[in-house]
Amino acid sequence: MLRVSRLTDYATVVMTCIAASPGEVLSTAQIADATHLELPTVSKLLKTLGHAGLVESFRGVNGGYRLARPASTINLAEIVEALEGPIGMTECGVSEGQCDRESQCGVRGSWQRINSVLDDALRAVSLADMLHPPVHRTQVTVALSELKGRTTA
Amino acid sequence: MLRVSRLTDYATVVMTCIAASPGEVLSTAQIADATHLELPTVSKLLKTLGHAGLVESFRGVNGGYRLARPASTINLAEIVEALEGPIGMTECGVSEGQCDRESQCGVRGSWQRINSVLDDALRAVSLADMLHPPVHRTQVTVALSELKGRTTA
DNA sequence: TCTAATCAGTACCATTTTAGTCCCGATTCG
DNA sequence: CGAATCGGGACTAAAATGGTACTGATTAGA
Repeated sequence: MLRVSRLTDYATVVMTCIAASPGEVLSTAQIADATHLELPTVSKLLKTLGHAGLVESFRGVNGGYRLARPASTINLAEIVEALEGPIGMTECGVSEGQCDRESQCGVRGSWQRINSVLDDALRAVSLADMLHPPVHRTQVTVALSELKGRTTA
Repeated sequence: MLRVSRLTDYATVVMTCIAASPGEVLSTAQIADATHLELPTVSKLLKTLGHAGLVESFRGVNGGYRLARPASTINLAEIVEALEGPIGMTECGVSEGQCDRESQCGVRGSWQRINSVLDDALRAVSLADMLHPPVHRTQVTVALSELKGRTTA
């Protein structure tokens, strides 16, 4: 239904979790525990995020991961791209085998415009924003206030 | 890779094709021919689009389909929703079983903002726009500036 | 130097989703 | 009546997705 894959969704959660402890090195197990995701899944995600240069890894005892850059300089688009490759909502921007009518070119142009809006939107949200939601929306504010107590971890 | 399904992509092509002959009733075969898509596939798409009230069908000899409304009043969001259900990029807006930490609520809020921008963008593009691609990006820039307003707030 | 903790890489499997096809019934026109 | 055409659903094949397992490399510390 026009959505990112579940792994991408998880990746944003994992990244936000790491961002919540700036500078600290967290083990995969710690992150899996905190996010309630399966350990192998988290491990896989972190490898991918590592390849993309979004997190730094440390091997050996007391090893783990931390952000490669400050949270404010990492945005949603980078996370999505790390997991799913280049952002684009239709194939037709890439392969165009079946185009023959002028009408379809209009279609392609429109999708490209949509893609561009989406890309800008993803790029406009940083990890830091995800940690401190700058929102006025009702549902979100409710959810936030009900959890306010533990924020000082 | 963060994209709509191929069928949804096809649906926009089919709709644009129909919109190119306003008022005329086109048979599935004609549409399949014009769009270079397989006839059964087009048939399936048109059934779905019919359920969504986007096209009108006529049975019997010389039957076929035409738009249920003027092209300028049908937008991309409606076509996407007809094929894929409600627009939303993550599941977590709907089911929220695994939320326990404040960080994840920030994640959810951010995704909801992205969803909203995307939805606005899709809604801003009409079938008529797809037929006559407007070169200036007015609607889109509106959607964007709206997002920026929210994030910096 | 040995051991345990931890990440790295790869390959594999199960499930779900997606796409495409087909069939048969209903409707309409001539 | 019969041909053209849509309507609904079932079915299958293929692909993506998510999850798991296994083996190897690296490091800290006893």
